[in-house]
Amino acid sequence: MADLARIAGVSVSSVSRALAGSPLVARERREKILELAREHGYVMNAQAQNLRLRRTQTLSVVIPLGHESGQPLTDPFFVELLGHLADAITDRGYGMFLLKVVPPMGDWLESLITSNRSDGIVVIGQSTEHKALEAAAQRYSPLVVWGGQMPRQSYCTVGTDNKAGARAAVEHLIERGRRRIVFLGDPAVPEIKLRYQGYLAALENGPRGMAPPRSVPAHLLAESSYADMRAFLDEHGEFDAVFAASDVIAMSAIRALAAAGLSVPKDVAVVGYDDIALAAHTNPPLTTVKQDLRAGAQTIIDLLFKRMAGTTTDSVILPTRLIVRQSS
Amino acid sequence: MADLARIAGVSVSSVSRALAGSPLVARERREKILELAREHGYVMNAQAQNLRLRRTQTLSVVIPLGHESGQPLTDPFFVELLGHLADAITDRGYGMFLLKVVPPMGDWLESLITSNRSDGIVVIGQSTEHKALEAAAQRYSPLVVWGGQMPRQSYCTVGTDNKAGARAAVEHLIERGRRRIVFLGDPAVPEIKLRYQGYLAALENGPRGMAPPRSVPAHLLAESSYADMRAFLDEHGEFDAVFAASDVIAMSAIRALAAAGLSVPKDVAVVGYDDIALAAHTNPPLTTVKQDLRAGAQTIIDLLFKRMAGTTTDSVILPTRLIVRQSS
DNA sequence: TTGAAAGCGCTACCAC
DNA sequence: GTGGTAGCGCTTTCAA
Repeated sequence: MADLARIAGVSVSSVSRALAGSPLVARERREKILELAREHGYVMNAQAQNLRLRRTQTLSVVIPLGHESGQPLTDPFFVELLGHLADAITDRGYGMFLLKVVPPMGDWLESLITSNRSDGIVVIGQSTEHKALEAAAQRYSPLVVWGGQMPRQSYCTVGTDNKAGARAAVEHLIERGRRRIVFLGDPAVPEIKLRYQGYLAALENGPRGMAPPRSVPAHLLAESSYADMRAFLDEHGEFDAVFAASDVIAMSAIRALAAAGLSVPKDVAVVGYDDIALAAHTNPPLTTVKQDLRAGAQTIIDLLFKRMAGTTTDSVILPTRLIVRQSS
Repeated sequence: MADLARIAGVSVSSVSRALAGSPLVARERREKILELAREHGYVMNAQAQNLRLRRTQTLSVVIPLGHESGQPLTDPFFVELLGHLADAITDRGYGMFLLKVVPPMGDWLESLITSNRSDGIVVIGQSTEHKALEAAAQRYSPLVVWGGQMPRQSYCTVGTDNKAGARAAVEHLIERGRRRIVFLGDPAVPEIKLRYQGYLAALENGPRGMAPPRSVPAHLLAESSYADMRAFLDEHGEFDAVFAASDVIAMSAIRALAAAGLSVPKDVAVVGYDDIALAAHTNPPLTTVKQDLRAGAQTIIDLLFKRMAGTTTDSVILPTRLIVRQSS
């Protein structure tokens, strides 16, 4: 920039102002400077600019994997959300700082906040970190988490209506004549817990003759949920439908059922949750509860920007939609 | 830091040195400063430090999506690689700056380089951007791309042996008695092109009675590859095996076959490529060519650091392994 | 309108 | 060993 000033024969102040589009610098001069900058391929050092402006122009996106012992980011659902977040963030001219945190979970949130690497933080999924989030939210405002809304939580969440979505899915199964419906998922994760509640609500309001609720605490990982399902099949054969807490779990269930010689949906109907891209392309195509991740990501980033500007925001619950395919 | 110096009653220079663990400052004094820093919850402003040190301590990871018209990051394969990259990068104390670039592709690489946001760049998949990479590599060294090795390319790639992997997969099909094998994939993408060559090589060296090569230019997207497959099925019924250029394509193929009343593997055997986490959990479980992404990510980052240090590095081709499951 | 100069928070050179 | 001081590349008073 000093070079540019020398070339243009003006002060650095003027160059800085011109580049910022300030009306303080004469039109003619500004255009000349802009022209020169382009010509010489000058691009601003964002780092220095940000230091001076006391900002980073970067948002952190953290994925806590406390509920999964496996290392890799396995759930396509998270990935899709990630992609949309990347879009929403870059659309605003910000950078995205991606961070994965796996057990043993230390004070990851605290250190991320104090490290000052970003102007705001979005956490994807509460995982097992409800307390950490609760603590951090007390003194750090620009934080939005994707997940289920917990009673009396003090941090801001965006998520779909897990309970209603789950309920609709189970009601659909009941409507199709299913009476012995099993829930697959681990309620230790807040979102899953809410889906379980929706499942219970649907059963309670179902017709007479409904079998009592039964659940298998399947993990979100494909491998383990398959094993969980197989074990369940061996022990209790009596059910005609499965509501899985995620599409990945549902897909594992379908496979476990097939391995046990059961046909989907004839013997057992299966419904998932998420509507990941692959859901339409499994065999058979999966009935599932769609979450609009594009809207979700947009909402997260909108709220985060509001919070960065000092506004306080309430949590948002987005609607879901049941997508009926051949698995039910 | 100035505050800390005042509190400790020393100069900022000493604080800086103490925090950096410099042996220039007396042991006792250093420990006192460290103690004070901890006590007061002081954390360094990485931004200022990096500005001074003329570095960013950040690596860019770019995913060009030129070959996919759809917006979201659909392929679980990329995501898994992403997760491993995030590990490898954070292990080195660097940050990961994630960038998705979609059509229309401008001079994304050029502007990323000149923007000075990172100390090095990794590009995931060549997509349709071979020329852009070629051009950038001329004058920007800390660049490593995951993908297929092209003849006479001047940029550094890391990838698996696509040709050998594909060949092994097709030879496996031949061994299983299949003679009319179709290739599914779009050779416009370098990696896929190499897999196609492996397919051809296997056919050429196959026993007499092999049907001539046939291919469907299926896209990497699940939706379109399903449509591509359906269209193909309608037109030419005569084949007994499919080698798909990716697991996602293979899964779509399985579904298309099922929809056409064909059984996998009885009527048609299917083999994929990648061994994504879901591959073991499809119905039926997918035979596929495994790429070790953990090793891949490690290698990418190793090479990138070497290049950042000024070393020139050759491209690396990693071995693959055929995983035989029930789909073949 | 313009330019000089004072920092943003840190490191490293210099002299003591 | 230690402490001044001059920047890293930019923005923004403040005076002219």
